[in-house]
Amino acid sequence: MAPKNVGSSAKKVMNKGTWTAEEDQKLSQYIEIHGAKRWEIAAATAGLNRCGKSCRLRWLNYLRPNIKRGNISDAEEDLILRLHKLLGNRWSLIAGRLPGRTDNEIKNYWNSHLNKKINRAMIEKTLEVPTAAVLLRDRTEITMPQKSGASINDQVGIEAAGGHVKENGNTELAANSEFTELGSCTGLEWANKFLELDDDAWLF
DNA sequence: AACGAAGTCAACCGCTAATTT
DNA sequence: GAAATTAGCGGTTGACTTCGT
Repeated sequence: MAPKNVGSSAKKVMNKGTWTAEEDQKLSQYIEIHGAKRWEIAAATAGLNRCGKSCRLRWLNYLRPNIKRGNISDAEEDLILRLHKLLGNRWSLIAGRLPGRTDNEIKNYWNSHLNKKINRAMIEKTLEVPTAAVLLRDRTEITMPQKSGASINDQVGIEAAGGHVKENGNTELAANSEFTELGSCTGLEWANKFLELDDDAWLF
């Protein structure tokens, strides 16, 4: 679908909506040369009639290298469930532990797949049917939504679990706990260690 | 085949945090 | 230190697709 133009005649009209292949190419070429920064300037210089925010999102979610799309594996799903239990709706932190996955994708996956799964499990529990779904519920209790951007609050849940937020946005599980060594791990390596600890640690 | 409902997901919006001037 | 700018985050929207009748 071609992007639609919006805005008043007095202001510069920006494209909105789905990106075209041509726009993708322009943005990719610009970033290849200048790097992924100064998005407003990038949008203007690359000849994109888009706002900087839109360019940033497009790059992060679709154009940057090593993006995985679709087919979230069982292991990844399990990890998302566990991380969500730990972190709540901290999609970027959760995504940081799933190589190639974006916060937007995980958020969408949660809202469309996992939320439903959990709700079903909750309903089954109220009917007192002891099934695997109930076990799933037990491992993925609903957490309170959290407001974005509150740096102090952001850290509370993590620090309560013995960790702190790193500069790069990843959650490092900290010293004085079983999680010390996990902070330096990435992706499935981290996940595997996390899952090993999970069963007999503090998540239940 | 036609239609509406439900599901999916890309993209936008509003906000705060971080950085720069 | 204050103001302006930029980056990043999570919630929400809306277009499109799939499913059920």
